Amino acid sequence: MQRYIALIDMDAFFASIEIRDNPQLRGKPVLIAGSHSQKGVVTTCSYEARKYGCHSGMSVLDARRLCPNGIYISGSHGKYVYASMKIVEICNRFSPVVEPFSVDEMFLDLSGCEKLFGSLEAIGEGIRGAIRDELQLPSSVGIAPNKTLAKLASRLAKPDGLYIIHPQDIENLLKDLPVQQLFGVGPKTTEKLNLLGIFTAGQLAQFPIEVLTRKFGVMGYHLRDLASGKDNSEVVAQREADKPKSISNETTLFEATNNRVFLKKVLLSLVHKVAFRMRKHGAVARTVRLTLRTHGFETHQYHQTLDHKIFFETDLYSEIIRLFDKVHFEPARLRLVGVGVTNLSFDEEPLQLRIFPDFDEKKVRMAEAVDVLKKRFGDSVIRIGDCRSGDYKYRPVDKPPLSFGMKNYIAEEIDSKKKGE
DNA sequence: TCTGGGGTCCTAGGACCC
DNA sequence: TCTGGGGTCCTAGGACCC
Repeated sequence: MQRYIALIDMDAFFASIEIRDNPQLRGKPVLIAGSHSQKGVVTTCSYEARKYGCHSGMSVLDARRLCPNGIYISGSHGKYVYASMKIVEICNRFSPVVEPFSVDEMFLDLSGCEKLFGSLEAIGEGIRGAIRDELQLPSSVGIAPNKTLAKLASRLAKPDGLYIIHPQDIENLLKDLPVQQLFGVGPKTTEKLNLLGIFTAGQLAQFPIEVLTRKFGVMGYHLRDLASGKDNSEVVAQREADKPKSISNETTLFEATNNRVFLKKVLLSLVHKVAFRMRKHGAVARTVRLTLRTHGFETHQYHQTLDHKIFFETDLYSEIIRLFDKVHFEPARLRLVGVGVTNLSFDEEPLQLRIFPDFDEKKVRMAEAVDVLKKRFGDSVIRIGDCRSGDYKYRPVDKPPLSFGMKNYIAEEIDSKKKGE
């Protein structure tokens, strides 16, 4: 049976949502930029904004130069995630195997679904119609024999269209396709291929494989398959796909600095974010990672794999600081710091980790309480307080949200949790 | 025009063990 | 005692994607 895979790709996703919710924006150049500061970048532009040469990834500064009359919006991430979940729900009506590839892209394995819905066209337009009717959002759908071709098809479908690639179309379609349009071929690889005289997928597919492997190693085979339209990778259903391989948070500083005291404070806030997200996933980590980027834009990562698993901010912070203190960057000012964890494993009940030798009942209670507070009052409500002695204590940030003492409040939260509330 | 923040996968070299 | 090869784990960096 011929396998078919669909890629649902939302058109200017974040911008389309903002336009939907504020019709006055329709027909205007709308740009979503996470931060409006000097260092912010554009995450999404409406098609009107693209006419001015704006594109995602561009700095806000440049975008403003090209499109001074554009409407710049910070956007609200929660709204986009909610819409994304609704799209997954719609996709699930058409196929049992749906893989959310990013917030605005979903792969569907359509094998066997064709009979159910009549034709591939019926499925593609069915999904697009449901997204349009129920969410008032435009989307493009690419359908092809595998994931990479589905990706290509969705690009050809844009904007607001459907494109289907059948096996007999593949060769013709790839023949004159510029190599940089292949999924996974970026600027560096394009440059190397061009130097070999390869400019199209057709040329790449015909190129002697010995030369490709000599130049690119194992990637040589991958490149040839890519250019020949071969791809056996499976659509992975949501449940497996949403277990992350790593969790990290990083931040670009307002001003590059080598003030270690300040940098440690920033690292602490990043540690909090990472630890909170780890618990949300029920993840424990064996490897911690510190990322530093210098003023000159050199990025360095420092890893430490531990002989035990960590999931508390206190433990994560000690390891990060241990790495940080080992690094000598005195002459170099830093523009970015980041904290990450990898080597993750997942536990059904992350906070019931009594199997671990260093299990500490008090820490577990503390972590539970902190999560309760964060869910209720937001991420920045509470932080680790004094870290110098190694005896960590939580301390509310700014003033406590309630009139009575934080200690009592935490105790009360734990009690109510125990009662099963 | 000096370049965000979240990820994934791959590679090369070193340490270590058998 | 010296040497070699294979396997595995870890670290650092690179390329790419949204």
